[in-house]
Amino acid sequence: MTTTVGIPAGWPATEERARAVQDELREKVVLDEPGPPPGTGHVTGVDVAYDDDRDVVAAAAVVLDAATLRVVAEATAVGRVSFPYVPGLLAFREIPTVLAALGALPCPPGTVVCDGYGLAHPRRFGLASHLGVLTGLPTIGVAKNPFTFTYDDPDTPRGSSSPLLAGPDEVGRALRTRDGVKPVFVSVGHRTTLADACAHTLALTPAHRLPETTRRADALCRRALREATGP
DNA sequence: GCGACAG
DNA sequence: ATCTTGTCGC
Repeated sequence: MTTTVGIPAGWPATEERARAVQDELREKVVLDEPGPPPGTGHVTGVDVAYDDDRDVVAAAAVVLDAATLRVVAEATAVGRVSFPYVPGLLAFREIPTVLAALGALPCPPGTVVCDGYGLAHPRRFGLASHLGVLTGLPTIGVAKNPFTFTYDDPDTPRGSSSPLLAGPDEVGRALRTRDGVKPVFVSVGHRTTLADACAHTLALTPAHRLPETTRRADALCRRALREATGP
């Protein structure tokens, strides 16, 4: 079942307002709380696909059993695009539809894995942090690109990592999930530690560079977009 | 001022 | 994110 959502009342309409919201909500992030142990309970991937021409966005949430990586539940939602893509303001584009998809799940999501950043953000409040504060759930961010941050290439073996740096600050880790393949960029969202975020990411990447959660969610939200949009 | 820039 | 064919490799 796919639920339909509109743009939330009071949703920021300007970049200035959106940045102010981030500065306000940032204080509610909980860092360094030991989250659910990696490899146990539920892990949920969320992702979003767009058709900007038709002003349509589709989100998916896929719940996996953390031990077996089998799909336990899934849900989708479609809506109108709520914000343009602006680096640093991605959350305002993705969150309304993602919240609807999460809300449509028949079971608790456990830790939520986001496609993007958490703490590693110009104002230290990326998508994963934002989603965590709004839902109260433990969240982590796993991104495919280093954004504006710097890092040294991790050693070749899977599991190797190096600091992801914003100047002198470590805001995440560049984590190798497959031998010799470009690393992913992991950062803390809400109610987890960086060590746990990396452990979750490794547990979710037995065969591919990207976590099974985001692979499943990516495939599902694309399908939901097709079905909502047609040919 | 110019370029870079999660998805 | 999205536009897009074939191709190399497990």
